[in-house]
Amino acid sequence: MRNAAASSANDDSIENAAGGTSPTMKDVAREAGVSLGTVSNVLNNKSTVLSQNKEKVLAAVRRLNFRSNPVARTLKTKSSRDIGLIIPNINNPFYPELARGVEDAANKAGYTVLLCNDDRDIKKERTYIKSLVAKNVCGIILVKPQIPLSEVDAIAGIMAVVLVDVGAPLGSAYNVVNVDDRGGITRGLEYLYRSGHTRIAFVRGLDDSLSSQDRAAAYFAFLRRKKLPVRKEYMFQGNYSWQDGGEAVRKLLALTQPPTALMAANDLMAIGCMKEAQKMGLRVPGDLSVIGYDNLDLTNLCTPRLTTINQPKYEMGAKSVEFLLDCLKNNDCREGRKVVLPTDVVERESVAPLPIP
Amino acid sequence: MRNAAASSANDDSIENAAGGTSPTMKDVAREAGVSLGTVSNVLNNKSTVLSQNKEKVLAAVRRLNFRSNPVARTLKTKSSRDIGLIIPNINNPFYPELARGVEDAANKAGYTVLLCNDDRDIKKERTYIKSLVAKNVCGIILVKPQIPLSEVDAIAGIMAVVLVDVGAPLGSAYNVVNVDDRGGITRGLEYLYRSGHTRIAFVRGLDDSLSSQDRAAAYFAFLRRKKLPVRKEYMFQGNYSWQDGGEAVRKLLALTQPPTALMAANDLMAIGCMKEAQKMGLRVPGDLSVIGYDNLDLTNLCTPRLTTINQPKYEMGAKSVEFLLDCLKNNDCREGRKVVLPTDVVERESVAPLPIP
DNA sequence: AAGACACGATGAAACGTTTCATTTTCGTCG
DNA sequence: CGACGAAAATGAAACGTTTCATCGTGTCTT
Repeated sequence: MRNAAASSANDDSIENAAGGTSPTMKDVAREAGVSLGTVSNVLNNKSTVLSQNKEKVLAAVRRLNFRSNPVARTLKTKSSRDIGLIIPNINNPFYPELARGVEDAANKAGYTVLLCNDDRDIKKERTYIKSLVAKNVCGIILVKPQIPLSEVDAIAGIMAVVLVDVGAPLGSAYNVVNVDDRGGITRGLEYLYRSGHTRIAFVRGLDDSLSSQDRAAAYFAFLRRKKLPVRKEYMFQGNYSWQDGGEAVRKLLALTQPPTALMAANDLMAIGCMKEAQKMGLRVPGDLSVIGYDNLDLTNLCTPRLTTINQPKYEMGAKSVEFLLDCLKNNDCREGRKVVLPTDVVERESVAPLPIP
Repeated sequence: MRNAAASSANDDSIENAAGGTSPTMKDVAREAGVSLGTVSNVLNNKSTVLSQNKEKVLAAVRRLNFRSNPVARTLKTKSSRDIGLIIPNINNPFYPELARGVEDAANKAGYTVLLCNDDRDIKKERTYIKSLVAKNVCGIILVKPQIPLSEVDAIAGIMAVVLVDVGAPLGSAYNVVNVDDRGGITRGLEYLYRSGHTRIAFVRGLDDSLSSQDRAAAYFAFLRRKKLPVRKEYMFQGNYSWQDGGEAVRKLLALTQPPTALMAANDLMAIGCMKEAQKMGLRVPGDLSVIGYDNLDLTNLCTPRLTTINQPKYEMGAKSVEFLLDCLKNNDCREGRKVVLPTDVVERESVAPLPIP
């Protein structure tokens, strides 16, 4: 049988199992021979407490193995140490790494992450937000938000909000973590161009977000800059699935003047393109160069390994938490922290120089 | 400008933005002209309240747009509507789908998920558990637990716990969701055998979990059953990464009698095997058949598409929540709910019949 | 008609913190 | 030596629920 002394000596084990109820600050106060308020002051590092009393309290805390009750603190202060993370879908291979960035940063600072998948459904998003607000989370990280800015304003009025991966630059009052999307697309196209390609197709994504439109715009801007002909048949719209990549390639290769290279708006479609081209008997990159976007882990696993544009997914998550905690510390959630994280080409095996004809 | 009526009529928008403080049950009681206790009874569906009063309360709730404060309820009842999910790493492509299964089931029942990655680090796991207990979560789903059963017992003494993907069958007091690992390995090997292969290698994982040992045991049992020679050089141990799959193939193909087929303990290593074999000039599956384990999404994206053993990842998550909520409803967390979910072969393109020599 | 009884409503107490208006203590100065 | 003020400690109130012992009302019995 474990006695109290042995039990309280082991700092690691899970205490107060069956039966025993946890000690409260009141117990600590009695044990230390001071008042409740003093215990609170010690635990929250208020300077107004005599070092001799501080010792007594800390000793009592250790002796009783006291752990402060976060629920009670939240009820009183109206702010928990939880962070709400709303993402489209953890099952989309883009998001686990971002989520991990959030988790690591949050955990290091003593915060916990509430995970919410909204499936890009505005109704689901609203429901989650209301629930998070009711739970008194200390802030919300909203990735690819669906709700209008007016509603973001409403939330920002009562708690810290960080927007992540919103397409457009936003007004100065919002905290936002963005990625240099336009630059990423441009660098990818430049990379193909430098390899000698001029007939470059672009497999864009759905028209459902500003960043998608931005990527398409970057493609046209690139063509104009290079004085390349704009052929609308070189632009294909897919739904971000690898199946749609396959369809794109079927259409593109049926043209009388098919492209010699293509860029896709995400890795999944790029891989679909490669697989379909290979199925049609073409060599990648020999007959068709392909460049993706996102730099998912699986780009190392397809054949050939996919050259792609890296998005700093982990850093996006970590930076969001940094902004959030900064809001809380300085108590100004409207200062409008902003960052645009860089993107860059990851050279692998799916792009080859255009052979001189 | 929005007036109060319009505002409270819109059930969807995010209310009580800046300034305004949320109404409490006391406000509802006053508005409805009943006592606080009656409001509580109505909100919790206690039968002892007159339907006429119930109406009055519900009307007041609507009028004030009252939302109950979960933090206060948790403080009083010592049980939140949050579920702690502890997994090794959301970045491992196995877990997002499981996590999604948890989230969907939890969300449907009105619960929220706290996401914790323990990196299979027992210290991190303990810290998370203590934090979740302190937060008064209503239960913990522990995937691939590192802590010993004695500690699981300690937690189970104070709250609902469901263990997921523990290798061995456990005593009757634990709630556990398992997968038919042994059967999956066996079915995969049988599949290769039926295709004519007898020289079958097995790329196992680390010795760090019971399920890993179980998979290796299933391989040997299979050989014995088929009266195939047991060659220890046909068993390679990797760390679940695709790089280790590559190394396995290099070793295996250097043997004087190389295998004609291999099974890997996860998809990542299987794909590494395929890629390395291809790099060495072999055709997959023509010269080497490969079968994986897990059925990750990316098995559709490699070339050839990987034949593999499906694990019902989403269902594992969903089932865990089902068990957890059942524990809460019946208030018996020690009844020992158990399930072993089925595994099955997913035929794709990486296995070919052995040509008659 | 009076007592017993069932059914609902009531509101104070409790959950474990933080906060803040008071009180106590103690050193300093006139 | 007494008074003053700063520093520190105190403990009641509050946060928003749930719970439960108590009370009021109306019905039924005899």
